[in-house]
Amino acid sequence: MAEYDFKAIESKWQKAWDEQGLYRQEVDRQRPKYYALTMLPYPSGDLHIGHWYAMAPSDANARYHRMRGYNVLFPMGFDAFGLPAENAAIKRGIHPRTWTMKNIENMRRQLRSMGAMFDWRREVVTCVPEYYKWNQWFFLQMYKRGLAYKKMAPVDFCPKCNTTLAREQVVGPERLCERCDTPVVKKDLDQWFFRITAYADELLDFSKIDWPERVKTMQANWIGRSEGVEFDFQVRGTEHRFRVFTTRIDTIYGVSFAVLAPEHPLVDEVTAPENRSEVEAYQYKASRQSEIDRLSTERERDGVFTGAYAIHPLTGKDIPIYVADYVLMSYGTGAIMGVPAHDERDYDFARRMGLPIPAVVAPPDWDGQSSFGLPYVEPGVSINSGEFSNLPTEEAKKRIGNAVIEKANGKWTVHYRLRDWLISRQRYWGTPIPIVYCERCGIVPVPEEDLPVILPDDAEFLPTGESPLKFHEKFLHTTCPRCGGPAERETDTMDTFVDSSWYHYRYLSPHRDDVPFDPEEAAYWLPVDQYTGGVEHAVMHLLYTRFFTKVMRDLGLVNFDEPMIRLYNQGIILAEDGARMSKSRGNVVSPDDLVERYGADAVRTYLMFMAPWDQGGPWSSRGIGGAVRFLDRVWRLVAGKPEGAGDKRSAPLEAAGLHRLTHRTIQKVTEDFDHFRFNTAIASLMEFTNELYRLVGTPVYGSPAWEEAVDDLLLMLAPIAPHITEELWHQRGHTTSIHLAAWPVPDVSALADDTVTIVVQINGKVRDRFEAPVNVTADELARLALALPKVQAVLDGRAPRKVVAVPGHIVNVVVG
RNA sequence: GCGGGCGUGGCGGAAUGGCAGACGCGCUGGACUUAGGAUCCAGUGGGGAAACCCGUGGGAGUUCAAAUCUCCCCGCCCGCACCA
Repeated sequence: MAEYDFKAIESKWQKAWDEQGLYRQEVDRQRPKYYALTMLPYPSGDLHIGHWYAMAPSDANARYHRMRGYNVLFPMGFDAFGLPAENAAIKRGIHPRTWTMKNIENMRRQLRSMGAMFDWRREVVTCVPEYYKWNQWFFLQMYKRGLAYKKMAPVDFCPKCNTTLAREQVVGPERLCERCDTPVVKKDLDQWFFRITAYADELLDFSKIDWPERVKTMQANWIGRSEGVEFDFQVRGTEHRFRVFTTRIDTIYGVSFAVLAPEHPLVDEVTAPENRSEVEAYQYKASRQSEIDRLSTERERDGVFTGAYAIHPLTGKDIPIYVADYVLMSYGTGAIMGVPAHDERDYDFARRMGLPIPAVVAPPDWDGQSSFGLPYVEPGVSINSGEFSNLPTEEAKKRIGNAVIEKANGKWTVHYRLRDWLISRQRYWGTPIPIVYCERCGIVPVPEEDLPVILPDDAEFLPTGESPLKFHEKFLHTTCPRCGGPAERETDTMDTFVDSSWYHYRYLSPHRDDVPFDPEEAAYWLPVDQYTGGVEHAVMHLLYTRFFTKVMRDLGLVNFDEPMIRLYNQGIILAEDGARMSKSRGNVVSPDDLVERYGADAVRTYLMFMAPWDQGGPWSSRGIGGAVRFLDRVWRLVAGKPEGAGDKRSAPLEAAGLHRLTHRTIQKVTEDFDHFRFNTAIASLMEFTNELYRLVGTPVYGSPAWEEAVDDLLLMLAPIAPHITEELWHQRGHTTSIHLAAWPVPDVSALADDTVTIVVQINGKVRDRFEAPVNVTADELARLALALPKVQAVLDGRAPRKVVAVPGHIVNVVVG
């Protein structure tokens, strides 16, 4: 018997599969389709073990579905635009294209070494004109429909990346850049946006997708829908009004102050002369605040009085107007009504400023006299609210809301935290935004027939913090497509999240230059059945791609609402020391080395065995030895005659017993594959292998039951370890690929044994067990259990207080 | 603070309310070997000579029976964080 030479086997079969075109994926209307998609990598240069953890189990799932009779599409590509390439260019003088393409070449090689069933003919590289042309085309379609627009706005800017960012790309209360962790700053800039807010309500509807609760919750929180009332406050003694938004209009009788955000335009207008210097000092302090680190979460809620008063719309009372930075100009109307008794923040502020705190909502079971804790923010019953007193909160909202609407120019409105998607990037290595600025015609979109607007190669990369396109005369200066006069091109490029919002459509026909994707292919393959990837994309990529699909639907390109039906988030592989892997820590595990040392099949097997897929965990350089040994045992079991093997503690199985075990294993492994429980699937296959070892040298060895068992073992292992199983499959005389074979189906009639072990408990503790025929009734089981010597000894002549018998499982005798 | 997840041997992890610790790593002893970081056999939660007792973060509860269900507490991880 030859040794298990994984190197020879893996390279042999990778080459053979390639030559046979085994993984070519074509439309076949005779078979049901299954579009399996895993997030495409950024070509950083090296495939990380984390990429393997994302892709190898995805590949096993794709292979499993293929064996189950589905026509599977499982493509791969590269998310190739982005900053690292440009930074490499600035630092080392390599052109971003050269750097990126070289990295892609290396990563393609690394990906091939995994032995995945990617159809490389469908590969997508997002930085080539044949791809980004369609980014530009989508931009133009959106522009036509008012979904892409330009506006001057205070936007987030990362000083290290030298570019603006979308709101989603600013992380945490510290407001750090998602890429580089640098604190972002606000800048007023004229920028391009996609009107994702137009789809806010639809994006909140998750009824058509089977996604993890966590992701849906994160998206829902991000969208942040809240319903309430907007109305005007009149400023006493002036014509000025300011508008506020509240979700608790039922508490309006509890207003004891109003607050304007420091940036609110009315602050200057209403501030009394004697308060001016204090207010301006506060505004200055607040404007610095965003630049100073805002680390202290428990900041005091402070503010200053403007000297002006608003008129309460229902009571007509004077309401002092304050300026305070806990009110944000960027949310709602930038002004609020202060109800300290029923809002935590207003409460803190009122306490600090010495303002009254009148209660206008009481707990539902309030007795009318005793005090209750303030602030009271739960629903309850309105009190001290004039004609609206004694109403439950919901009812009070409706009645008071309508009254305010009438008296104070109000309306019911919905506010969202979701902002429009800022797509302008002041960087070179991205898709040029297809817009020109004409002196006469203003903003003019590039005509579709002129696409793509090519990103020029001969740009100069200088660490100036400005886009090289700004200084590229030939790119910059152009003629207006409308009037033919002199014009300048837009020099901003698109956010790379635009690329990844629709790449899974481009896989269908990556080289078509007349349409973004082939409608015939689309009709068959779409939508994606199973998407897998990291949860870090929950509110960026995964929100953007849903938005894109809804736009594409409205453009008539597709006839469904959601891009991916099911989503699964794999866990994260940590370094051996339990920390995150990073080059600086020097704890990175290199898949190339592992493949060299143990083979791709062993790496795949171990990654799927080490933990539940959604959990991840620390890599173990020892643990992989277990996977290596397992494959080696399978090899010796099938390829040769293993000697003297097997646990001798009990009698080995008869043929019928082996047949039963085979089919029980098939049933268990099939169930596990259906739920991505690769770790327990592999454990079952290990147990099965161990049992087969025990049968070596017995009459069952070589019998039909044995041959069936070995074939089924290989079939079930094939999606996990595709090379070794293919080799052994052929050694066993099969002439076609194991990956074209059908997944074994459990023979239900073979699953049941004649007898079953019944556990006997006394007072809930296991004391004995016995074999009983499977169909014995509960009464009979109880009788059999009571007759056992151990049970008799404990009972010692007494009658049991109770006997619980569960057929097929257990008998519990309760005594004493 | 709010929302979600998780706490099981020395380690990774298994367990439709029904035998806790499957499977693997590691470890101990043995066989075979010139050799073993190969392979095979036996053992391996803790205590105890044994019968048996104790054990799934801690405490209470429901149940004939709880890692699993309920409540309270502790710890860790992730997300959001002045969103009116």
